[in-house]
Amino acid sequence: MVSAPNHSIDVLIRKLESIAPLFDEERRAIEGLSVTVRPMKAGQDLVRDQDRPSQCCLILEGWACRYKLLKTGKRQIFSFHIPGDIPDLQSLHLSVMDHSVSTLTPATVALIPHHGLHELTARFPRIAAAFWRDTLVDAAIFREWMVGMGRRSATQAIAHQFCEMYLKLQAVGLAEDHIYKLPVTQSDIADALGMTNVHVNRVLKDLREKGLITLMRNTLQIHDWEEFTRLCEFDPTYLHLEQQAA
Amino acid sequence: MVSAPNHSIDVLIRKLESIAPLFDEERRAIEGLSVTVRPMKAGQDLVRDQDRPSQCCLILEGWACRYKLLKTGKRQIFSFHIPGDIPDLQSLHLSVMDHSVSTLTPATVALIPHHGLHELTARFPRIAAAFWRDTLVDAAIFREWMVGMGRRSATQAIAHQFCEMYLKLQAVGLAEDHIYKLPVTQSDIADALGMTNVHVNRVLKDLREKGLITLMRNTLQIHDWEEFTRLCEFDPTYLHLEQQAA
DNA sequence: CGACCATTTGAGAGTATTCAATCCCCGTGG
DNA sequence: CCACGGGGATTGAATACTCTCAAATGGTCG
Repeated sequence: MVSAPNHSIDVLIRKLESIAPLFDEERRAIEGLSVTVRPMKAGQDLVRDQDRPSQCCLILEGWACRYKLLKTGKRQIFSFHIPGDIPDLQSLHLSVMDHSVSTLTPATVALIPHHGLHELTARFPRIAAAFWRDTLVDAAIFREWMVGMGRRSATQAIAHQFCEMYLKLQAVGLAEDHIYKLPVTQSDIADALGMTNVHVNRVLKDLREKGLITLMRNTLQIHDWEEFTRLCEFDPTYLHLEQQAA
Repeated sequence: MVSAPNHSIDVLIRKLESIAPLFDEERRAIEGLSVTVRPMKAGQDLVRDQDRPSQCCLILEGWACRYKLLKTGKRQIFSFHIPGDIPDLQSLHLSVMDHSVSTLTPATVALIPHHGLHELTARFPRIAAAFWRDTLVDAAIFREWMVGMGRRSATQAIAHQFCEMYLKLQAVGLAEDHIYKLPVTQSDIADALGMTNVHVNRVLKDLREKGLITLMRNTLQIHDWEEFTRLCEFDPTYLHLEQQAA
C-alpha cells in the first residue's frame, strides 16, 4: 500500500467525462480525493458479502468481477470490471454488501473513502448524477445478462457476452479491430452465464469450428463483427455509450 | 386522464420515507410535483423499448413489469412492480429506453414530468440520494434474479421469487401472514425466470403436492416460512429493507 | 521435470423444452 | 339462466439441451 500520486485517479475522471463533461472545479475536486493505491494478486477479494465497507474500489489496472457464492458452493458472477470501473460504488448508499467483489487478474486498485465521495457528490450534484447514471448503466447490463441466461441459447449468450466486452474495452481504449485480451477462464464465463465450464468449452469449440472467432492464449478475435452481432442479436443500446449532453 | 389530487403522490412519499426520513420542506416539494393520473388496463405498455420518455411513471395501484422482447418473440421479464414503484426512473438519466414497461393488471399510474424530478433532485440532494439508493436496490434484485436463473433449480428459483414478492408486498402493507394476491400468470413467472409456462406449472404442482404452498385464484399462501426460505436459500439482505439512517 | 491449473473430450443421465390436447374458470350474450 | 368463447392452467409424450462425472491433454512456472 503506497500513498497515491494524484494522477492515479485520472482514469476515474476520464470515465466520468465519458458520461458527462466536467467543469474545472469539479475536476479539481475529484483530483483532490485522497486515495490509497494498492496492488492486488489475481483472485483476491476486494470486498466480501455481508461487509460494511467504508471505502470504494476504483480499478486502475486489471480485471475484477462481482459474484455471490451459494451454500452449495455454486458461484454466480454478475459483472466483469475493467479499469475505470468502481464495482462497489453501491456501498456508498447501501451499507451492507449483498455480494462480493474479487480480482480476476493481478490488478491495481485505488481505495477511495466514502466520506470523500459523499462530500464530493453533495457539493457537485452533476458528479452525483454522473455516478448515478453509471449505476443505471450497470443495471442495464444486468438486465441484458438476464436475457442471456433466460432466453438466449448458450451460443448466443456467449457471443453476446463477447460483443459486450469488446465495446466496453474499446470505450476505454483497451481494444480495437475486434481483437482483445480476455483474461478470464472458461469457468469464469460459465459462472457469469449460468452454465458449466464443460459446456462453455464445447460452445467455444463450435464457434471456432464455424470460423466465427479465434481464441488462443486469452486473446479473442471476432472475425466478422456484422455476422457475429447478427448471430446473437446484439444491440448496444443498453450500454448507453453515446455521450450524454450536459 | 384527470388532473391529479395532490395526495395521489403520497405513495411516493411513503416509499421514499421507507428509504430515508424527509424534512418537511422536502415533503412539500414532492407534494408540489405536478402529475397526471391515468387509469390503465391490464397488458398496456407504459413505455416502450427505444422510446425517449419525458416523464416517469409512478404506480399508484396494480402491478407492472419491465421486459424486453427478442426478435424471435421470446420475452424476458426483468422485474415486477407494485404501488410506490417508479419502474422507469432510469429514464431520468438514460435518455433512450433499452426495454419496455407494461401493466400486468388494471392499474393506476401517475405520470411525473422529468423536469419536475430534475428540479427536485437538484434542489434536494437527499431526495436524489434516496432515488439513487432505490435504483441500487433495483440492481441488487436484478443480481438475485441472475442467481435464480443461473444457479438455482427451477423449484428454488420459483420459491425464491415468491419469498421476494412477499417481503416487497409486506413492506408496503399489501401482504401479511405469508398470504398475498399474486395477479400474474404462470407465463409471466416463466418469462421472469427464464423457463416455459409448462415447466412453471409442473413445479407449482410439485410445491403444492409437497404441502409447501397453496395457490388458487391468484392467492398464494406460504405454509411454513422457515422451511420455505430454507428450501430456496432465501436471504433478504439484498432487498436492503432495513431503514437507512439519515 | 513436476505440480498445478485450465482446457478438452467422452459417455450417460437429467432437467427442461416442444408440441399438442384437454380441462377449467369466468365473463358475455342470447 | 345457461351456452359459448377465450385465456389460463394442466397433462402427456417425445425431444433436445445441458449437466455430471471422469479422464486425458496442454501450458506455465518454479
